[in-house]
This record gives sequence, structure tokens and C-alpha cells, in this order.
Amino acid sequence: MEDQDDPALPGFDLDRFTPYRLSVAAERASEGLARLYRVRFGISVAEWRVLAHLEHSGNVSVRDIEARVALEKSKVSRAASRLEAAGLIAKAVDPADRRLVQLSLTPKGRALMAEMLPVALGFQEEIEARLGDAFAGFEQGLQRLLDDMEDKDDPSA
Amino acid sequence: MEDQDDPALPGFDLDRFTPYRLSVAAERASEGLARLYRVRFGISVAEWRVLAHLEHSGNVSVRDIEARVALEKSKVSRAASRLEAAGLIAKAVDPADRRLVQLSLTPKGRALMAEMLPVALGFQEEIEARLGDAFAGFEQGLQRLLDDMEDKDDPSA
DNA sequence: TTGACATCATTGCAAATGCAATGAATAACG
DNA sequence: CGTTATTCATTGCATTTGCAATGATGTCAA
Repeated sequence: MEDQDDPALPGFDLDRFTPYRLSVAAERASEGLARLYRVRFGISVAEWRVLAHLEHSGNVSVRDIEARVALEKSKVSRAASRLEAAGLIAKAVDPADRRLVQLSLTPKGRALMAEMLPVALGFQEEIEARLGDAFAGFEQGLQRLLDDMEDKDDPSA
Repeated sequence: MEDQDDPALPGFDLDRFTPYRLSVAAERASEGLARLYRVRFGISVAEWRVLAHLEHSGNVSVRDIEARVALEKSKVSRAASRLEAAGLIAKAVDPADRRLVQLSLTPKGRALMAEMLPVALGFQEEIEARLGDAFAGFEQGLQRLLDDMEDKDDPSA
């Protein structure tokens, strides 16, 4: 009973818990950008990732994107369908392996990316400016986390 | 036409885009911990956050948690209902303001937290160990991001 | 070749999510 | 007081999500 409000507990503070902090920061950053994309271009985060990857890597299969862009394959598939319906990408069966679907930007999709990229780059610059001299260290840590979690994402095994 | 596969485009690389990196890192970190909690304790991330906040701060209203723990109020409400059904927390109408619901850990809830906290702390230690000397810089950057986004979460606003 | 197994994209479906009511209670202000 | 706003927690509902089929293709070895 005395430990009901006993401050001498382990004293766990969620605010100092890295997974939580990471989650909140990511949520807010992605959400800020997501709102921009949604209201200005009608594009979701998943769709943005697919477009960005296509802009960067040319024709790719759904499977490639799934692995490359940290998106469930059903999410990629549905995003691709919406993008195709919007005329932003084209789907084509790979002639070499007919199980694969090659996605590629249409001219309209490329034009949209030309509008969206400056927004993304501006957002990135904004973040770097806000972090200032902390940016380098932050990115280094982030990189190390991403490297470690590349396949196994459970640090305590 | 020539820019179909022209590498001289803006050359945007999603992998260097901080919001994306942050999102992937957060997703993987949270998911690793989430799996542990789910399989070992049957607890979701939202439920974990509610429990952790209660353990740390004693009785709190749903509203408090919503603000404090970066969770939609409907999510808090539903998490609280599940936790109550599981006998881990108690809900009580605040006598001073009967709109508020005071949440508090039951003995069973406190016992569960006593089991879960070491797991969380171990996870945290693991992360710190993996980051090594990059941890301090990483946390500093993260803190700066969180500060900046406290109310307005759109850096390019 | 043929048959067992693997891989790919899509889709069905149950569960989770976000947002906009809803209803209860309080605060603000004349 | 009485009336109008505001705050709080919950819930309804449409959308999104994740996961497990499904079907269509490819691979490999007997």
C-alpha cells in the first residue's frame, strides 16, 4: 500500500526510453511531411515512398520495393494500384519472369515528382538547420541503429 | 524521353532522407519490443505506454495520458478498457471533476510492471551498447527534434 | 518430362485506426 | 441563477492495416 505512490520505485521514465522517443519523433516528422503531401498532392506516405524509389531506381518490381523501402508487400501493392489509377505509374508484366510486375513512372508521375522533390528537400534542409551541429552525431547514431537492425530487429534477441 | 533513365536527375535518395530513416528505425525498434511484450505479456504498445505512465505518475486521467504519451485519446480509451478488463488497471470517476476518469494500477498491474520493466531496461541498455559513443550525440539530436516539434510538428510550416 | 517445392503479386477478411459525433459534466458570463 | 461554451471520455463508422490464403508462374531434381 505504501508503494502506491512511492517514488522509490525503479522510477522508469518513458520520456527517457529511446524506442518511445524515436517513435514519437518519427511519427511527428512523417506526419508533418505526410500532411503536406496529402493536402498539396493527394499522396500518402506509402505512395510517396513508392514514387521516390521509382524516381531513384527506374523500373522495379513490387518485391524490390517491399525490401528496399520498408513497406509491407500488400501495402506496396495497394499503393501501386492507386498510383496506377491516378495515372502516375505504369504496371507491366516482366517478360523475363512473368511473376514480376515492373513499375515505372509515367510522364505525369515524373512531373509530380518534380513538384514534390523540392518540398522534400526543403523539409530535409529544415531538419538539418534545426539540428544544427547535432545533425552529424544524430545521423551517425541513426545509421548505426539502422545497420544493426537491418535483418534482425530485436536488440535483445 | 531522355530523362527516362537519366541519372542526372535531382538524384533524390530515400535512404538519405531523415524522416524516412527515422521512421524505419522507430518502426523496427518499437516492433522488436512490441513483439516481446506481445508474446511474453500479451500487451500492445499502447497498453505498454499507459502502464508505464501510470507506474511513473500514479493516478492520471485519460486526457493526461493522451497529452503525455503521444497517443490518440480514442486509443488511450480503448487501451484502458482492455487493461481494465484484464484486471491490470482500475478506472474511477474523479470526485472533484466527474468528467475525468482516474486510471490507476491494480496490484496485479503493478506486479506485471515489475516483470516488464527489467525487459524494457534491458532493451534500452542494448540500444545504448550498440550505439556506443554515438549514443550521446544521437540522443542530443533526438531531443532537439522532440523539442522543436512539441506543439507544431511541421518543420516547414 | 513430370511433380514437388519456391516465389511473386493480389485479395479476403478480421482487427486496428482516426475522426467525427455523442452525451455527460463543468466553466464562463451576463 | 440561467444560458451558452467548453472539456472530457466513449463510441459509431468508414478507412486502413496486417496476415493468411490464393492463383499464377518458375525452379529444381528425379
